[in-house]
Amino acid sequence: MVRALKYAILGLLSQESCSGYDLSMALSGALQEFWSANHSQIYPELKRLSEEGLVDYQVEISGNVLERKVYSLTEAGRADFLEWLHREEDIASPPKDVFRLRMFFANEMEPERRRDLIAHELTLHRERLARLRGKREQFAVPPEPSSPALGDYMVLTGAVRREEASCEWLSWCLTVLDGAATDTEEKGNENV
Amino acid sequence: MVRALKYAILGLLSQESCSGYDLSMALSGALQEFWSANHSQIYPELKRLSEEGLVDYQVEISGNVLERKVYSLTEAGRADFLEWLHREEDIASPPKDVFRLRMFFANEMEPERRRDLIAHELTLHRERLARLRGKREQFAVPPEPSSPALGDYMVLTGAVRREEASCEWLSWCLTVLDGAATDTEEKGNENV
DNA sequence: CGCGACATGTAAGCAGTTACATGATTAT
DNA sequence: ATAATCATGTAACTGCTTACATGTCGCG
Repeated sequence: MVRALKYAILGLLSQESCSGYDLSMALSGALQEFWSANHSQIYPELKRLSEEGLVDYQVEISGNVLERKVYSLTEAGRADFLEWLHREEDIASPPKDVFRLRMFFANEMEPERRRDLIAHELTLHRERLARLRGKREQFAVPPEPSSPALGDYMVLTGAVRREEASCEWLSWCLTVLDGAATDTEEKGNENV
Repeated sequence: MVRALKYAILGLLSQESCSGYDLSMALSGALQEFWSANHSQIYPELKRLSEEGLVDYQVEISGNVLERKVYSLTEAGRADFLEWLHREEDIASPPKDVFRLRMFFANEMEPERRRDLIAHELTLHRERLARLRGKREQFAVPPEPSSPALGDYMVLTGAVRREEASCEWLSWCLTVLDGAATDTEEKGNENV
């Protein structure tokens, strides 16, 4: 994956200097819709980036003794990030998806169980979609193309679209399996 | 990922006994839209499955000396596969996506370059979509829910939906960045 | 005083990619 | 002949997850 985490970290630091803990929160919070990482991956990566001279840090004390390393981009780090950001990369291979792998073998499932599994998956994706739509509604108006909120807004919209597509597909699966084989080009949006 | 490759292999073998090479072709061919694996991962996994008693094989000779190990499911293998197939699993975390990670930092890109990168990505996804639609059109009519073609048809439809959503999102990104901030609930399907 | 959030790290192991390594068969 | 495809394996490395390990701070 050619060190994607490295650039996720550099990118976040380019917006604001922060600690490993803060990065960990970001990568299991807002960004989590398209990139995630645990602290056990972040701390070693920060150490490495520091050794590579792409970031540096100063130790702050919260309270009396609790140490907090606040990382910031070096010039080299910012240059490296911007080079990556503007690079043209090949299209990624389609994402792996265990649920779809199982659906590939759908004909070997017991019909009732199959229906339940799909219905359950649909419920979970609808919940995720509702949560994403809620977050998206917090943007009253699209941000300026130069504002840091732009990326947030764009990827959030992408995540909503992705979940809509999942929900549509799962709804369609249910109708196909009910024998009511409907036109595949149906609108289907009432299911979302 | 709790040994997804194991079940991909068991599932394929439940449809038809075949060699590691055949599995390798399947996992870099038809199934590739939602699961993939290289031969360097498949051969060791087959060895392990054999040791676990979930598959067995017989050596066939193609031509004069070329050996070909044809694997088939054992009873234990079939039972293990069916148990997995009917298991209710948690929803997967959202798939990682490097392009979207980059778009999260879109405000730091040079506007023209940004436009080019998105337009290029859109072209690639449109190509993938066209290829998937072509494959899907080979199904004149939806397969019977008990036929082995069912899974194929279902996941192919899901892949089409996924790519449509990607194309719609990328088109939308272009219009947003052009300053012509349009309603986010627009149909947008003329872009796909 | 206890709980949840803040804060930082390491270790073991699994999954997956790229590269190394070899050789036979078939079609042009 | 030679290139593409068939066929099977191993080694080294990267990325990621789960678990181990420790301790502070602020609030109720």
